[in-house]
Amino acid sequence: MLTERQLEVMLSVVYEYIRSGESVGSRTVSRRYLTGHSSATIRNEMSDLEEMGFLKQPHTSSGRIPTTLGYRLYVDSVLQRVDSSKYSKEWIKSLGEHHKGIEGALESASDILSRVSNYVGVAAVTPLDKVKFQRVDFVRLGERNVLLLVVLQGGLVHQKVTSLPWDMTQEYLDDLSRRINVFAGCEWTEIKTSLKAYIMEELQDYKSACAAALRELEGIMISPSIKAFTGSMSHMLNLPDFQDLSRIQALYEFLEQEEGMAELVKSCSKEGINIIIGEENESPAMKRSALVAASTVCNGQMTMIGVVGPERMDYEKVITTIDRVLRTMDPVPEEEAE
Amino acid sequence: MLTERQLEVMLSVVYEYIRSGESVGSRTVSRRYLTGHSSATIRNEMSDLEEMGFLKQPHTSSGRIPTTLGYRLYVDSVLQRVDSSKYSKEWIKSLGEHHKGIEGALESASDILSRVSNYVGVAAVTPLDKVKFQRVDFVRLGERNVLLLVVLQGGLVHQKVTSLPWDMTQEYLDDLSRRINVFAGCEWTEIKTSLKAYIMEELQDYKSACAAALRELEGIMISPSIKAFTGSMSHMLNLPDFQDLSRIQALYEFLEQEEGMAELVKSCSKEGINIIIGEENESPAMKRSALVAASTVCNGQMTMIGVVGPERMDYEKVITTIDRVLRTMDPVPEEEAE
DNA sequence: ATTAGCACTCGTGATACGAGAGTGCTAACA
DNA sequence: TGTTAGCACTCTCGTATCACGAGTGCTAAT
Repeated sequence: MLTERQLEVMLSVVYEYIRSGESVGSRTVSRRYLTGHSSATIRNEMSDLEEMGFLKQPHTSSGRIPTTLGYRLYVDSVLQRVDSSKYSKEWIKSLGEHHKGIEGALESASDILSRVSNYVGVAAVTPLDKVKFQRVDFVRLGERNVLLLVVLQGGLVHQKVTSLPWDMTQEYLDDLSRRINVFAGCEWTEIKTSLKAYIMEELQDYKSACAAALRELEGIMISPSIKAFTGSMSHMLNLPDFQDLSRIQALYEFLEQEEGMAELVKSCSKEGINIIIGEENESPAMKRSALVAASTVCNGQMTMIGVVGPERMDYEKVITTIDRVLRTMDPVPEEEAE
Repeated sequence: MLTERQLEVMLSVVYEYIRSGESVGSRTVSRRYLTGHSSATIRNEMSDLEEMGFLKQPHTSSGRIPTTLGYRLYVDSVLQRVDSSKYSKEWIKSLGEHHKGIEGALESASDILSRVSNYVGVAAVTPLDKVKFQRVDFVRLGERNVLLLVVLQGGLVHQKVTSLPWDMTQEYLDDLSRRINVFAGCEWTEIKTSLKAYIMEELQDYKSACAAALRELEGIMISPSIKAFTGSMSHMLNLPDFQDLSRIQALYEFLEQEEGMAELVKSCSKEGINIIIGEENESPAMKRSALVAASTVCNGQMTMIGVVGPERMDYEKVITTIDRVLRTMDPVPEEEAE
């Protein structure tokens, strides 16, 4: 569909535009990239590429900039060169063993990615359908108030405070959690009914209180919410791409709410490196931005680490950065010498 | 020091500037606020007030705007009218009983404050010197990896993953935590040595593993870190005060890092409503912004909920908003009907 | 098929200019 | 002595104008 030379022109334009941030003209391309051809030749090619939808002009008689389709072409060619999906998969799994726990790991990953990329680092973990629970703990906070701690398989911690119909002692709560923890590692849906029956039979004293506690537990197990982390966003204010405030505002608003992050996670359809550019995004707020993210499924949870930036992002650098961050995330530290 | 009329002029100028966002001239004041006096009179007063440091001119022959000192005057007069510190104190204490736990409560508080004030809602809790622990739980995640859950008094949960020198079974870990939890409600420093001796004596089997676990626990108890929450920041991009990007960028950067939030908490020196304006702030990033925050000490922890915005903030509205948010934070929900 | 040449377009930055808002000062006034 | 009217002066802001430069599209020559 595209001639060899057209492809060369395309890649040159995208590369140069990412580098400089200014629309690139035929003369620039002919001088710096395809030195064997005159600017007029390039001009003709660019005109064709525009008609095909790979390039566009901000205004008549200015250079060309890539369309989403143009970026896609470029990104695919970069991905072919530096396919790091296999590494990413390995390393993202080790997040669960990070010394700050999976949440701490994701938080610091998003933070680091923000810092070194100068875009916005993001990270999230979201349980899939069949999540298994690892442990439950009830902590009596005060009269009838109980803190419910649930550890999902993989180390993700959920917490909730609830009020029970009776004031139960900590000893009794311990007894209750011990009985539930016998089923550690099971899917909730599998053990739900038998667990209920078992608990109800054994602990008749506080039947309704136990029932309430189980209801709360079920609430967490059935729809455990996404945990999302966003790194520093302030760096992006420097970028020339976001000179006009309304654009960056829409993007910020999107990233600041949980639904936005959930959508980003959802858009990572395959394991390894995912790249979603501009118009390819569903949400209007992302239509002029791009996401580069590594994702994997592990322990019944989908984990994602990535970067959100302008369409005109330094994709190559971001991809290698993500890979490097994943590699250098400290797993759990070995026992230090005393 | 200030005559009655000078005070009236001051309050009028600040009020009008907060309302309109534009520097206010003598004519405006004489027409809308001190109708009994001509603009020339006001002009003279304003000139004096400028000399005294309450007002300044952005440029010659433009209206006046308040200095930090001027805002201080205004804010103190507002605080005198609507002193809500007593309510705030009551209500901030009930945060611990919020159905999402104290962390969830703070997060949603900062979120709501952002939304209704259109500035940036902030919230944080930081343990003071003598924090007491409520409960400890060790969860075996995998071979030698253990998730350490610590609940501080008041319901604040800290978590950490660590690797122990031996692979201990969950039963053994349960035994260990049970022995520690006997001391629930005590200050760490008080029980530290006796606890160590007691554990070491009782559990000789895995001495060094237990010692490692206790070390980790100590790490959390001795310097438990601040937990800070920042609401949506995107609204502020609309404000005319932040048209120039570098200013808002510095502010964002400040709020995005934990040290920044820690400094805000530290600057809340008294219980109830604290207001720190512009130059009164220590950090350069806040020199042209202001903080309005309600804070209280409870359970050996300092809790703060507030709003960060431009110096030209609608202080009156923000104060009442914070008060209202604190009142309407749902405490733990009562048992619902089955 | 490629390239040189040329007329045309459009954004950008500099400059100028007038309108408007506000001040400071002086002189008149109660 | 405190207050007010009047007036000249200052500074910002928006608009219009103009020249420049970069880039395109088209045509004709190679």
